[in-house]
Amino acid sequence: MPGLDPVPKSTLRAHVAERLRAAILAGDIAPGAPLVETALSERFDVSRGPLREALRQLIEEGLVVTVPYTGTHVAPLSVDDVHEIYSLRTALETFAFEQVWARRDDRFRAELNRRNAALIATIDAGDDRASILSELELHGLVYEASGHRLLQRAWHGLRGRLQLYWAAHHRAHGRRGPRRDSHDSYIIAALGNDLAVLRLEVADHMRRGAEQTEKFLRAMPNLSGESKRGDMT
Amino acid sequence: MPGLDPVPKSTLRAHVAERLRAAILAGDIAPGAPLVETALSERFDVSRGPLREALRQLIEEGLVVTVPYTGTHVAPLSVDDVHEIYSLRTALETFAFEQVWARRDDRFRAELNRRNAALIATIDAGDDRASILSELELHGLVYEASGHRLLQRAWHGLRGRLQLYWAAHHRAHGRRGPRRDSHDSYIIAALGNDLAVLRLEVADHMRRGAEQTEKFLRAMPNLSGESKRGDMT
DNA sequence: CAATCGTCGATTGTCGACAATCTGGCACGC
DNA sequence: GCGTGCCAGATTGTCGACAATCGACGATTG
Repeated sequence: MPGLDPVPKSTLRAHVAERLRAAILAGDIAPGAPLVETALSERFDVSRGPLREALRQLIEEGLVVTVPYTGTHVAPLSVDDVHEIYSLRTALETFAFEQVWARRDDRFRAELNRRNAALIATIDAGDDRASILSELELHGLVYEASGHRLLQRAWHGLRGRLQLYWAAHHRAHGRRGPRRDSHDSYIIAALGNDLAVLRLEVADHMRRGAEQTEKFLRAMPNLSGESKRGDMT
Repeated sequence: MPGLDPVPKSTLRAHVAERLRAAILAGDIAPGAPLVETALSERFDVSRGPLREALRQLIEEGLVVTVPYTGTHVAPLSVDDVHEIYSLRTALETFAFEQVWARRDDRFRAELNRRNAALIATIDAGDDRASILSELELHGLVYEASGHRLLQRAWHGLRGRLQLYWAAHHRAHGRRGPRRDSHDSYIIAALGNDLAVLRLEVADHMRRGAEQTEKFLRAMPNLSGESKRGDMT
């Protein structure tokens, strides 16, 4: 009997964290908006105990910020963050590709093509929301295939923030624009044999992504949604 | 007026997390040992609420593992982990050096020399415990000087595990061995102007560190095995 | 004697109430 | 008018008690 984790063990903390994260990433709660524990506990019909633990988890994921005895807010958007996200992601994803390379796992290529096809399908269908998830799954595969657990942890630490910005971009501008070509070349490089070329492809892919997101962010009126009071960084 | 964090705001959760982390890293609680909430809450004289939140934080830091309704333990040691830690650290620290390079912050070099001197002093003095902290501070400076907050977060996610293994090594073998030379060359490369050389230096430094730690780990009788009593009374 | 099932202790999960702290506004004195 | 101190509301921090779940031990039965 091969090792399997069949049981969907359930804790309120996990459920609340999941739903709250989904709400934030979907934009139902805007970046910078306050998160009041009592209100949330009533909204989710749980006590503040599990709710607070769920908040702690989202804090560690970088989706929520808090100040002791003062308040908790959804993480605000910032132009500097975008640059940091994409630059660090370049380093991580390049490293991930190198790891995959070293393992020479062929199942990786088939699954990569599968997810890339799924991504292109959602893009062609104009389903921007789904294409965001598809793109995250496509890139996530590289980290999964690396077999590097700590690397995957680091990626998870970035993914939330990245999704936060993509979602905001989606809400502000609708479609994020045509990205078929960039992904096609990405795949070609991954399937090729030249690691140096792949490195350049990754860097170029990230550079364009960062430029696009930064441009959109700068065009936004009030970035971090600081309506009333000074910042909380 | 430069930004400063004046008030050392105190919460029980923060205190407990700090002390518990220190206890784990110092080896007062062995890797794999159980962490019972009721016992810890009595030990620290706090209720289980703040204690649980502190545990959540240590879980996110990778120092503690837990399974719902069953139990919580100090993270066990594993040979695979060492390889992952050092390989990911190579990627992160190389990236950090490149960031520092791009900023051309000269204060960095002075402080780098200062901390390197401090490290060598502790090594020469034979104070192994202090040299571990000194080495972490030396490498930590690279991340600080990068001015890259997300990179620092990623580093913090690695640092705990790394310190855990170094501390175990220290307890098992006493001195970790002479490392003056490696750090001298590290500094020389950092102060030089050839980034390519620096990259190789970083990779070499990490390779040797990983080899040393892995060797020591393999020599250990029972890696993550539970010592009979995770005694903490 | 082996396998199965129920029970029990241990541990974590959850809850509601109370205390500590911060923010903002207002009255007061200069 | 301006600064100061204080008060009230809101929000988070903390606590103790109760419920849910798990793992192991032992009784039971074939």
